[in-house]
Amino acid sequence: MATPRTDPLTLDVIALIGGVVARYHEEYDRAAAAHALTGAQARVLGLLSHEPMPMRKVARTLKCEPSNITGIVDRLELRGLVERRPDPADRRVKLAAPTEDGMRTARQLRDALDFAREPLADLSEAERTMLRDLLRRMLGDEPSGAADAAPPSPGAAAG
Amino acid sequence: MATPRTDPLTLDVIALIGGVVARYHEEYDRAAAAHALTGAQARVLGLLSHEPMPMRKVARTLKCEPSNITGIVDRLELRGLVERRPDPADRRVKLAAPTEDGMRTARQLRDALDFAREPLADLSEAERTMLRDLLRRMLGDEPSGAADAAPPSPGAAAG
DNA sequence: TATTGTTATACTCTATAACTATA
DNA sequence: TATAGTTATAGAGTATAACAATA
Repeated sequence: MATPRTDPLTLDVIALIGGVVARYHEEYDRAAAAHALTGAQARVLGLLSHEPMPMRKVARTLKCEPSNITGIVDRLELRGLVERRPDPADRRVKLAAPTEDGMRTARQLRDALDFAREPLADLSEAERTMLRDLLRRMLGDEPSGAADAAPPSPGAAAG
Repeated sequence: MATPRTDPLTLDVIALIGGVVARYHEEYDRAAAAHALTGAQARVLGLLSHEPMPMRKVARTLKCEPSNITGIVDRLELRGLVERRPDPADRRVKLAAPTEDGMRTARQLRDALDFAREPLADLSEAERTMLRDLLRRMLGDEPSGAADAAPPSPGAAAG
């Protein structure tokens, strides 16, 4: 909390992580823009491409209010990338699912999105293993699967 | 470009980097919200706390249109965190500079912001050095200083 | 003529609150 | 009564285009 005086090495690493975050967003936004999608839209589409899910769950996963998802899915639906299906088990629920076109777009997004692939190619397998283990420890051994949920919502904290 | 089939280890690392990006934003937004600032406002304030600069340069650094900066600085100015000063050398230019209160806030933000400090504390010095060097190579030995510029603008790519 | 900052406009994202249809 | 999704509303960020002041 109070800044216990951090050593230069740690500050270096922190600055580098800032660089990684910046690079991640550049690539992500570039990929989304190439399909005329906003970041939020690309995020939702990518999430649904793994597995169709109720609107509510999309909101929970992306850590935003359910009302936002309505609009984002509306726009994706207008583009023909996503559709709303009834849930046979609960008539209140609408399952958001990518169309074929949406799946194709999601795949292209994902390909363009693993921005780290090329830089990582410069590292040996031993180095990549080290990097993986160090990152794991840094994140506290969180379970994987954060790949899509990654770029959360910055524009938040309004009002 | 075309997805040359990436090995599982690299995919692991990519997923972990996604986790890092997510964590970075969580911390950043939490810190900003604690001061009732949006991400964009915190970003501009942090940038100016290093060095006052023309509105134009803020936009260039944050990679957004100059017209956006007008509004963000407006809101920061209303809060008394930033002020606009004339540039003696060029009367067209307005230098955005943090007030004392703004500097104090920026400092608190920065302290709360190096989110990686605590997780990194679990790593030995040798491990931190390795991590630093690996990240440097990943980023292509970019110059440092990306700490503040880091979380760029996701909400972009609109209209 | 070019540049700086601003204004006007329109779109997206965000949260909050109220509404509906189900459960 | 509680839950899922929607609608309405308002604030913030973003880009584009046009403008005044200055270079």
